[in-house]
Amino acid sequence: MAVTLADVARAADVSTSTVSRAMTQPERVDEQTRTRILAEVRRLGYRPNRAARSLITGRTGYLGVIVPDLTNPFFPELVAGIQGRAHERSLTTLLADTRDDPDAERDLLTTLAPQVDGLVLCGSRLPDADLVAAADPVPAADLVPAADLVPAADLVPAPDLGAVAAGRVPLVVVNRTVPGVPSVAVDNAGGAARAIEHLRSLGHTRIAYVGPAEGYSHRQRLTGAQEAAVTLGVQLIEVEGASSTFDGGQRAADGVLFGGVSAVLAYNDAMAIGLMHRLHGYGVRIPEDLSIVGFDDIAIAQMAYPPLTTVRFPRQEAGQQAVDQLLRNAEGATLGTELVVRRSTALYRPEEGSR
Amino acid sequence: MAVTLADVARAADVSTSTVSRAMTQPERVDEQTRTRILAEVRRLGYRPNRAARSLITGRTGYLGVIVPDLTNPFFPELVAGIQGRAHERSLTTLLADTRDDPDAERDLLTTLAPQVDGLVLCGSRLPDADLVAAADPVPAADLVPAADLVPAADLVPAPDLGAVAAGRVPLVVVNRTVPGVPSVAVDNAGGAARAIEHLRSLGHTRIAYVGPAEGYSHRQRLTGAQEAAVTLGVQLIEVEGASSTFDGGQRAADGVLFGGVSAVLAYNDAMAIGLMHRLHGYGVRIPEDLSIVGFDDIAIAQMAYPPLTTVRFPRQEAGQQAVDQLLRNAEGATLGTELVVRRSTALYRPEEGSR
DNA sequence: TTGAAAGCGCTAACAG
DNA sequence: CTGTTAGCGCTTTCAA
Repeated sequence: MAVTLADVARAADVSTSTVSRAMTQPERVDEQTRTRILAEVRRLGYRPNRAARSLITGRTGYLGVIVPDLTNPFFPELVAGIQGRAHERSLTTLLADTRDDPDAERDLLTTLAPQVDGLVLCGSRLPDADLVAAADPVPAADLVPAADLVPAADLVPAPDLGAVAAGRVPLVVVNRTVPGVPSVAVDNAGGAARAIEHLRSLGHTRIAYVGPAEGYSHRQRLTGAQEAAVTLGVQLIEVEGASSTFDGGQRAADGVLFGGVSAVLAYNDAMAIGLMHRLHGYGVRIPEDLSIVGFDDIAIAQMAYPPLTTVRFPRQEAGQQAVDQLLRNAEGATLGTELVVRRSTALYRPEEGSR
Repeated sequence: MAVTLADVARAADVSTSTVSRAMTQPERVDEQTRTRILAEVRRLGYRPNRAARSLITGRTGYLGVIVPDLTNPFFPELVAGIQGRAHERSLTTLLADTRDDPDAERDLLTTLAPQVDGLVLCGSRLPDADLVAAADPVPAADLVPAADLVPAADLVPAPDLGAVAAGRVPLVVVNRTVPGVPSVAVDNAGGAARAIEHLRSLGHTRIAYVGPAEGYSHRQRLTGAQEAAVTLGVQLIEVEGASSTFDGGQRAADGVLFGGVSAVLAYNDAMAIGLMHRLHGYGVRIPEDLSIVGFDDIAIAQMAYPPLTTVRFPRQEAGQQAVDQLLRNAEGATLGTELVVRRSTALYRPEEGSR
């Protein structure tokens, strides 16, 4: 069997309570005693039993993360940000994938909630009401300071993410706003606006926005693009591509050509690349004949041919923010986006107007 | 507080043991009693407390998964396979990312081991000895049958993955062979051989293999390519690209051109695409001037321009196999690979020999 | 500053 | 088939 508190207590010739205190509240134990205990802990290779600890503290040390589809390259980087920060805070991440199924998401939400101290929801497909119902409305509590005295992460108790009402859990949603639920917001509208401005600067005055039929960030990006278009005197043509994927982008190609535009802003990089792909097949040269801008800056963007100009979505930072918010370490500021110019947009062409 | 076993027992007017049995060993409870109990379970929304259950059974219901880098598109699909199967088996997956750091991997191995019932190691960077030391050498136990009687996954206890000696855990490694440790093998050599055969069929007789400096599957793929080359009378030129990434592939471009070959087999798709990218820049036309074959068939392969011919690595299946093996549901067969022909290889050209 | 005792929620003998 | 009893390993009063 594994080494238990009792084993350490026996070896250090103290009671189990003292060992327990030495681990979790070092300042409440005489320094000499503590040193002796920690020496034994190390010698015996003692690791606290999480289950036993949870049973009594009510905390698990786990942070749940729910994503719609891990194979969508947008999410792994977000997860990396979450995982990194969680690890720093002695939390172990529990990752679940809903396969884009809202029912599965609802299921996971209720399954995971009791097993974790906090939950990060990425790209949730659930209606606001479900999220509000799941979120703990009474978050509180301080962050437990990183205990430098004890080496292994597991020896440190997990930070207190707040009291949890039955079936509810501290929750944070990423890239979405739900009244009453903490969230990490990202400036989608601003990013889209900057993309339109960029295209306008290059001389484009008739631009297509290729997006999916619906979706939270789609609406934000579209709105941002529309407002910029109005301000700059650009004609914005909406083209719908069914799904926000490579495939969806491919299917939008005909609509784009029909629209008679000289440039395109796509809802995301996947659509942009699908579009480029199909247009290649049509003999359209990019960026000579048509400029394309994507959104997100997933890894593929720079590997595309030609490399894709895009708006960087700060995924890693968003993940970190999410954890910080759960730990009440950060206010819910809006993260900025940034235009990354690559070769999929043409050089400056003086007012040629629409074609 | 949450609903406990005692609450259900009180409501159904039975003892807690009976409720416990109704959940975990339905056949040992009178059908009427059981029905009544399950009705109360549902009515009250009872969910077993995992920590309490773990404490006594010694099982956690968690399956650990360790990957080197989740942002590498190779892994998410593998994880999806694992997660899917694990979920079917009432196991919750605990995913950890080592960031390609062997020390972090060793750390995670020891941190995770006591919290999980089994561990899947993907693309491990650790020496055999570490893996053997961590693996439980005395695996056993039957699979708990999927209990159809109880709806929610969490109500079913996790399957027994075998007795665990101190600090050891049932372990399976994916795409690697370690003596004494269960593993999921994939036919890397065969895939590489088939790629060479394909290129030979198209008329290529001088072919480059572009790989990283080292690595388990690299060696297997290289060996497979070499053997096929000898058999078919093909000259195989090895070109080293430093790392097995897009970048590594780019850096190998000069070497490939210098080698005077008419075709290339890359260690993986990322390198293949990096190589294509750089060659595009050099004005080399693909596949007219040079045919390229990748390996793995990550999603980007078909989005590349031109779409990349590649060898499909059955990631999803490998993930499922891994879980099946942990559950002693499957023998360690070798999974096959498969050539996927796309436009990055040229049409048949009669023996033009090397250039 | 330390120890004794209680108990978190559950399962597993063991009787009945 | 069901209830009683004990205790998993830990933290936390409460006293000393």
